[in-house]
Amino acid sequence: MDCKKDGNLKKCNCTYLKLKEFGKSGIPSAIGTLYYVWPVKTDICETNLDNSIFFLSNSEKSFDFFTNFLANKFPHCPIIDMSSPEIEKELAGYLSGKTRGISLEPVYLYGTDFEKKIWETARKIPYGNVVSYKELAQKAGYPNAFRAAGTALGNNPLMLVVPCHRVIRSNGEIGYFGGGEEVKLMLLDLEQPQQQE
DNA sequence: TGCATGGCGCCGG
DNA sequence: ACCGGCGCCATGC
Repeated sequence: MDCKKDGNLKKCNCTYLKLKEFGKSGIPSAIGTLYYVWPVKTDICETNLDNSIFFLSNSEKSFDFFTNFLANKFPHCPIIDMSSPEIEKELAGYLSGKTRGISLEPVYLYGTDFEKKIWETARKIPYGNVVSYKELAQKAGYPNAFRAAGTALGNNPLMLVVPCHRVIRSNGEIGYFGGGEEVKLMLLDLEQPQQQE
């Protein structure tokens, strides 16, 4: 439980979270089934986990990887099938274009300091805007680590919540996207409803 | 420890 | 506009 005592948990920042139960679920959407994991129950802890989310992806493969990670690192925490109306409402609002963004608080259960810095910096990109991988790295304080920044985005456990789809290449090319290039284009288009010729 | 691997960027041809 | 090549840097094995 105490991350600092276990070398295998060095990538875990959960020391202050007293988790009791994870909820996992998946809902169909325009960009494929969206799988998510969230905190169902926690002990009294220093952090308010209301409106929090641990994982979100349209990739079943990465979902399996994440739940396996949880089962290994949090053996005392049952992972139950339970949906979150709050989370699904946020996702529906965003994907329908009714809300400009998603009001869910990311909780990173793994990730290096560099990755978290990149993810948090990406999260500040306003709805409808795009930046290059280079600009993202600069904003995060690593002006020359634009390539590593791309790799870090590839490890983003919270699609949409951490809007890595708003990061494109300096030359204007769309760049890679773990959730699928067509999905990246779809999301960028969703955020530009007012554009017309 | 060292080396290969990436969601990249930039310069030449 | 389209490459190949090289540099860049955090990670993983």
